Amino acid sequence: MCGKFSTLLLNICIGSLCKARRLDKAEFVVVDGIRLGCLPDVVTYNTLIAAYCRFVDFDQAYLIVSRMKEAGVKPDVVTYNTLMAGASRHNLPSQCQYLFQDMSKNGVVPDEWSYNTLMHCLFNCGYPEVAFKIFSDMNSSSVSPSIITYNTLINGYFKSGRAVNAVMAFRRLQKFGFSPELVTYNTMLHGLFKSGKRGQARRIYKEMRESGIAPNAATYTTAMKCWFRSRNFEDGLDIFSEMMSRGYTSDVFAYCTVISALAKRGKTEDARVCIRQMLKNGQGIDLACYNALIYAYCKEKNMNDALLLLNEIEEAGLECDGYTYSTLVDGFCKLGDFSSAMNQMRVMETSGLNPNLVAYNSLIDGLCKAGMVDHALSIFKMMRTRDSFSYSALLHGLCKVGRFHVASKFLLICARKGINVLKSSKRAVLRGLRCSGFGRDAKKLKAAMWKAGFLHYEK
DNA sequence: TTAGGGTTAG
Repeated sequence: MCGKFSTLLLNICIGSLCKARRLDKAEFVVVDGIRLGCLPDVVTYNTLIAAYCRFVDFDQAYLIVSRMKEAGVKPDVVTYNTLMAGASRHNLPSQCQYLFQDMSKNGVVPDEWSYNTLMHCLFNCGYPEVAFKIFSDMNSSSVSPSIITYNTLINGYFKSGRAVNAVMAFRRLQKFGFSPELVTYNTMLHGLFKSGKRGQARRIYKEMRESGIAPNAATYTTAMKCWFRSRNFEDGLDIFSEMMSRGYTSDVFAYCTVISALAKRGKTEDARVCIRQMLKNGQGIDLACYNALIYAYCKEKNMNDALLLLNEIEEAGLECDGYTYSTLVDGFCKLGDFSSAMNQMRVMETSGLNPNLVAYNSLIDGLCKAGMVDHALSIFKMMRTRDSFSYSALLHGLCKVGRFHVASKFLLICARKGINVLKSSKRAVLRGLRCSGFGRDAKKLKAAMWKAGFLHYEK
């Protein structure tokens, strides 16, 4: 008869196989175990569910749950948390919420992980209000929040555009009995940087260093990006050197950030040196790195080499994505080669990717700059979503050909929808109306923009 | 369960 010891061994074996992604083999071991009288327990099933969620398919994970129930093994809190993490990873907020409710219905009490996972999923999928509600439910439950809960909350504040609340939560951590840890600082650094608060981000980085917490690869990469964007290129490279000297020598994210920064400064040869260094280190080059290099070639108007990289991507067994094609579309648009740009849009479609907002925006910008405003307008009308880039590019194009009244209509749409556009676009429309003898219309437009609070939207 | 990379306007 199979005892607890044998089940423990079975679980260790299943754990290693799942970790190595050998799920078929793991399933065979389970079957063999059953044949020998060693019945899988809740840990065995939870391990399999986690592996199916992570490496295969969410539906397959549910099949394991059915098998588990048929075998008379009751799902526990870990089963639910694992499924919720899977739902979160697959961006399925309703599924995640359903699992959370279902667990209570089945007499399983949610723990801190359950609350954290649900909050994270809801924030990530764009439901901050529901996520806040979960946080408040957690506080009124018997489950205590942890530093991970607060890290998730701070990240959620940033993701939902509430940087001020994120900073407040960070500053109040000690009041709640916690001290910021590495992930807290990394979340703050990244959140502040993404919210455009680069000065505050740099201060947080300094504060972290002074607190004695050692940065990791994520800290260095975010800090570098922040420094590069703040036009402190040399300081950004110093951070990269420090990162290398601290032994983070094979981090593909960091290399990718540096390659992109070099490319933006037109240092294509240095970007190539980086790639060579990566190959020398035995590092795999992933699609993001290739995309950064394609961008470097496009930037120096070397479309031939950019296109040649597509073959390399294929040879490396990778598949081009939206970044690859939109970078190429932009490269061709900047050269005024709209036929090749459109060709890349078609390739994108035949590859099963919908031409994205960036590709369309590049097309609009390129067409406007080439004076083909009507063509740009027809593309603009076709677009399902438009953002600040789309409107700014179009406004500039319309102003360039003197169509200030049409531009003024689009500007009012932006004001009404709260879509911010470049300061220069707003100025171009107002100045254009005034200079072409429509001073009264300019005044009316300015008044309407003030009324909509649109003139305060300066970045 | 929480944190990092790659594309577009001026």
